[in-house]
Amino acid sequence: MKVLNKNTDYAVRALLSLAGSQGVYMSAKTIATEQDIPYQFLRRLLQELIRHRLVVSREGASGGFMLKRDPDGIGLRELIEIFQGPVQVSECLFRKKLCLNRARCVLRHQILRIEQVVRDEFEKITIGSLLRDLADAGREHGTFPLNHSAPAECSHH
Amino acid sequence: MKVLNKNTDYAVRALLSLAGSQGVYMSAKTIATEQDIPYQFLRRLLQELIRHRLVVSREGASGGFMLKRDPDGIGLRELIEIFQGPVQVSECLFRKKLCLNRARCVLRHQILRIEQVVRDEFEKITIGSLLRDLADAGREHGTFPLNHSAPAECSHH
DNA sequence: TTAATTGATACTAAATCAGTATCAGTTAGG
DNA sequence: CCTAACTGATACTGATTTAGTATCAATTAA
Ligand code: FES
Ligand code: FES
Repeated sequence: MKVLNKNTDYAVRALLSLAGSQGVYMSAKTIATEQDIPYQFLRRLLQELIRHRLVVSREGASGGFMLKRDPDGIGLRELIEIFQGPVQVSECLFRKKLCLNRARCVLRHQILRIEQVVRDEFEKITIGSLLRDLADAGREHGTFPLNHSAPAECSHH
Repeated sequence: MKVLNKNTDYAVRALLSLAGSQGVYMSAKTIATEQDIPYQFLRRLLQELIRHRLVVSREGASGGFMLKRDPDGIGLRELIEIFQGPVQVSECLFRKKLCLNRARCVLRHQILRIEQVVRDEFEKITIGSLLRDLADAGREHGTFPLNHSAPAECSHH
């Protein structure tokens, strides 16, 4: 069960780049290089973020993208909902044969409760909090946050 | 973001049928009819459940399947892990360019923490608890649990 | 004028999901 | 001992989703 797909994954990283250099327009190319995201893929994501008013853009030469909202107000939940649809445990676990009354269904209540817990947890992780964590980690290691020459690849979990 | 796929969905319902008639062997055909699950699909799921020692089977005429473990010990988490792989938020949200030190990675800690919360929540929902909920709902409405002639379809969320 | 950039789509390959089909082996019951 | 009702195992199919690519038009700074 993988929770985050590439869309959300890349969107988070792109937003971290944008949040890391607020006030200036950053081109898709720069972000793609910085975060190692496929360029055309990223461009589609950025359009989606514009549609949802998280970022603004400027066209033409030396144009680019800029974060519009407060990084602390952008939670992982919102991003998941934009790129993967609403957090939903199951369409309906117990249809016809089992479910006796939708309105009073105990099972449905359990499912809805767990959906709420999951949503709340994702809500807590914001672009702002991630950025601060990165900065802390960077200070600890004597490097700048979003440093381009970072050590060894991480492949794990 | 849909959390449960058809495998898990059907497996839960099949296990509810088995838990509802413990001590006797129940054929795949009976379960399929009772829970409205595609027959051949269900047979594959049951084989998987046997491999994981949740149920046992008897071959031949009047053979079938029987629950082997305590329904209260079978959590949604275990079923998700059997049919959808380990609960995992993201392969790795912040590779090379961003992640400075895997072992001390703050971001990784956040991700691991949320994974734990999700796992715990699913752990709490067991076949036993669901069965009791169904029984309660049934009593409230004056029908038996797992009653075959249940009212209207439920399609929602 | 032109090179760099965004806006908007259309396209593709691979993986996953949901479901079907087939055949061999086992067993209860007549 | 036959046979119908089962499980065991596996191969196949079509639809959808995922991840990534390609293209072309419009905009703008230099
Ligand atoms: S599970 Fe959907 S109404 Fe009961
Ligand atoms: S996110 Fe994987 S090591 Fe930092």
